[in-house]
Amino acid sequence: MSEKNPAFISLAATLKSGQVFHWDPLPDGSWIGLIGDHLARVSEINQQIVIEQGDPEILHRYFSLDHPLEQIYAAFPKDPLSQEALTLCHGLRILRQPRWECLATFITSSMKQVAHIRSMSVAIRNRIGSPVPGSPHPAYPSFESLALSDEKTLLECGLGYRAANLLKTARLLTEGTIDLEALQKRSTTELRAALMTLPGVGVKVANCVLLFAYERLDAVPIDVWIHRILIAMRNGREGTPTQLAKYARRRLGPYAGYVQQYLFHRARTDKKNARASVKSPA
DNA sequence: CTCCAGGTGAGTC
DNA sequence: GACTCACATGGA
Repeated sequence: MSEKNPAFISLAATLKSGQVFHWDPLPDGSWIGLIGDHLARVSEINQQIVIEQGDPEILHRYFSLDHPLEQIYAAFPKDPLSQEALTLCHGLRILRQPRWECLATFITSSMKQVAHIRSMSVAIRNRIGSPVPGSPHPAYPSFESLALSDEKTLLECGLGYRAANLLKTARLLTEGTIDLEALQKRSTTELRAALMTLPGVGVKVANCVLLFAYERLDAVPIDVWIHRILIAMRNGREGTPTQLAKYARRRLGPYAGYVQQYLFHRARTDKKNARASVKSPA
């Protein structure tokens, strides 16, 4: 269906799949957002991206138009659930996000719904971000400027107990304890371990950052949704975190992170997450 | 009102 | 390593 269009993409699936929280849909169907402080507006025709505003090179890289989706799809597991996710999320691409922004937003993600993560992020940007002409919201603050903020401000952005972690991490990065850019050269195992030394970064958040900001397409974040899906794939057989991580790597294949994202998006959107209550109706 | 959300970290075995 | 708990907030 896309032999002549290897760079096909679904902007909606890509931007609403819970990997990024910084894009706004416009009435004309296009999307406006920031990559760092670079303003961009994109739309889609025949599964092809149309750049209305922004640097083509930056956007090409950000939207990972070079990812071999056909090859990735060929490596998808053949079970009905994975194949259904593939059909429903066709064209979803894993982005190459700016490191700090990705790390920061996922530090705030713990025990929060996607909509909440977005509102916290928007609050932070409105409160201490740098305005960008033409952008609906200011750019996400750098770790240097966030480090100059305080816990009270972040609490007012709705972060709750996550405020202290985000602030501490921003200050550690400002002190140069960890260089997010230099880490790109390290192995996935070393990179994950380095990220996990930061406050608020456990194995799940680390895997999100590996997948969404470091091009580690085999990294599999296991949250409550993916956990449930993995258990279902094992026919209800529970397992320890280590066992499930190992199972996911083996079962989901070389592009396990991609498969994971399709399964996640499908689970959250398909059937509108029909929460079939066992209790009697009201 | 109750339940749940893209978890983490500390304590304990 | 695995298990248990507390941790803030807001939408359904």
